[in-house]
Amino acid sequence: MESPLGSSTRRPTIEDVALAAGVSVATVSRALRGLPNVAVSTRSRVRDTAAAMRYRPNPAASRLAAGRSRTVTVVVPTLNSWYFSTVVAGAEAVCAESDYDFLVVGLGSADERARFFAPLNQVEHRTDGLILVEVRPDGAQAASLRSRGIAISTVGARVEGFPSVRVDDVEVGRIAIEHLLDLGHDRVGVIGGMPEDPMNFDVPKLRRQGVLDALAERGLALSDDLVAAGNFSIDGGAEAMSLLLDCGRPPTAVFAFSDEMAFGALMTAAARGVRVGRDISLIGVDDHEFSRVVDLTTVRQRVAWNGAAAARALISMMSEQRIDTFDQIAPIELVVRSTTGHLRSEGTATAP
Amino acid sequence: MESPLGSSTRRPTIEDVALAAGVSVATVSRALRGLPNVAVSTRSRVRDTAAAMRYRPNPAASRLAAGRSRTVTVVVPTLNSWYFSTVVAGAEAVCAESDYDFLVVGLGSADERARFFAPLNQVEHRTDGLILVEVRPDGAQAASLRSRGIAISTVGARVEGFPSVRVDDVEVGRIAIEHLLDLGHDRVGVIGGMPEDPMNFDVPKLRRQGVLDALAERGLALSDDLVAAGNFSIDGGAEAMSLLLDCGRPPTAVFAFSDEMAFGALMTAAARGVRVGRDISLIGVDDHEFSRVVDLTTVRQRVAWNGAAAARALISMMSEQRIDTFDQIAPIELVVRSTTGHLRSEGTATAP
DNA sequence: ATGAAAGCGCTAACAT
DNA sequence: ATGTTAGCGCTTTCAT
Repeated sequence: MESPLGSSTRRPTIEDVALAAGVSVATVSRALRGLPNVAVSTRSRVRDTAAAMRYRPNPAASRLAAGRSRTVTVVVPTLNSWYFSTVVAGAEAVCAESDYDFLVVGLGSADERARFFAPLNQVEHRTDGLILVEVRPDGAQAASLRSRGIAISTVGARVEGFPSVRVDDVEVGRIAIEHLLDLGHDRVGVIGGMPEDPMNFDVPKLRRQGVLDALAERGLALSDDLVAAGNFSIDGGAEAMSLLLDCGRPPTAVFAFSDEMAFGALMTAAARGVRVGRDISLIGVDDHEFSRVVDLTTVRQRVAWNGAAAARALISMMSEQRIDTFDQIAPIELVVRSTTGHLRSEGTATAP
Repeated sequence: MESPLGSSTRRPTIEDVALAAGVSVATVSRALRGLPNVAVSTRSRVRDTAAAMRYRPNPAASRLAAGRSRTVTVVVPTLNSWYFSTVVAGAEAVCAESDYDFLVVGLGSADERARFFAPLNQVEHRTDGLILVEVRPDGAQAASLRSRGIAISTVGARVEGFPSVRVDDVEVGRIAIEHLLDLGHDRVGVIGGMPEDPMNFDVPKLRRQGVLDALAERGLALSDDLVAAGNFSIDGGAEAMSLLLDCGRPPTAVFAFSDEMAFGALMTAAARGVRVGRDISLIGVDDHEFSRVVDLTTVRQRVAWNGAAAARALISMMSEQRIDTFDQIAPIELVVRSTTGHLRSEGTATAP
């Protein structure tokens, strides 16, 4: 019985190795996994014969027997985004280094919340650990995950009872606004998240809080017409910028909650002949790899580093059979480029 | 014996379901997997009890017993790139839809070719199928992979004996150059791959061939000083553009083999006050999500679609126990934006 | 249509 | 330090 996909030459099993090395399967297992209580000579002999036979343990068998999968699963809302794929890249590198298999699950664009999190029900026995990236299971989900003995760490969205790697988003908002205020701007617009957020995403709320705090400290407030939803996408940012420019008294500076939205804002500005950095200032968040291409001022976060940190936290929890619940606050940093500048004249889009 | 990571409430096994439903485990297995020879009434009863008990088959057990893993692995040179993460995103969506687990392996930046492909030796028993994205195993590797009964499909780089999804890269080069020639340019520069390519990447060769063909048809040749290596990175593109602008007679138009390199070229031009679209024309390849932001003319390929197509091909091979070896030639399309324009004056960077 | 039973290839307890 | 052995939870013949 030969599959058309390949030959039938059976791969060696642990028993073949045991036979060839003249020891028991248990000894082979111990020797190969570096467990104690194996004579050095035995260990090297086993290793050599295994290598000679090109033996590889069958992960399915070892997972079944051990009840562990040596697999990490990263769950992201979508892979079609610089932010998420960069987090994934950071996590993948760490997992590969520690010899963990790396599964990725994209939650897609399912409308219903229930369906949204359905994949989380499938993870058991597939994975020892979960990295949730801006994904917030509800209380029942979280409890269920925890009770199943799956280690979890999160990036971005905090989940009660699980460790997280995240930036101080209030501080992000504050830094951005203070930069604009320091340049003399006092009518500051904001391009934020979405009005109704299916994912319970609280980053926008926190950044907005930072905005309000920073403004309040200088006796300023944020009027409603200076806030537009940008949906964390390029197009959303473009539309939001249109709204802001069209309002009664347009802002002289704009803070977009992500670089991608800032890119959209840039497009709108270009289309209208508004010179960003002169007629209007613009600052984003992330330090997207293309921000330097358009010379965008931004609040940098080390996105890949955050993913790596979450993976490291997860792996250390798994290997030490320990639960962490603390937050790692990741570094952020203002990167000033040419899209922000001193307030020049009243109004926008007025040629000097 | 309670793990600190979770409670010990045992999850139901197939035996529990069998007991509860009053049938044998074999029947449960058949019923749940939709196999024939199960009475409709039995099937629904089994399904109901399984659902009520929140039973999920243990994948490790089923993989061990069946010898299949229902897992697809995508292998990419790196995840830190728009192109690769977009291919991955496309493939992931398809695999999730077909209920395949989705492993991703980044080959990292290992110098040695041997180490480069080492992960491919680890895939057996972990995965039923492999999607190789711009990854070319050597002859021995490929043969070994094939002999192990692992289904394979590739994106980009062809591998003899495996089906691929790729664009016609000669045509890509031709389209780009013809566009520039049609605009009146006759000194065309090229920002290409790397001088020494560890990965055996033949995309640059093919695109260059297209360039040569298109030029030859109009009686033109490509002089060496009009070719610079851009390494498929932003920085590489920036440096290459510098080289091109600094050469004796700079080109009036430049074709970058990827949008990312074109972005770097854009940076260099901006830094030197060269107005792209007027003083010099620039065209890239990909239609990167960011290209519309800088209004870059490009030869579009549907990157996510390519990843999805490769995944579909793979899954169909696996489910039908069949080997395909044909190539799917993916669509490409010229997208004209503002970075290319008619030849205006002799020389570059000369204000009108 | 259903059941009994023999593995699948490991790990881990328990012996020695 | 090493061996024996009983599972892990499924799938898959082979009976019935």
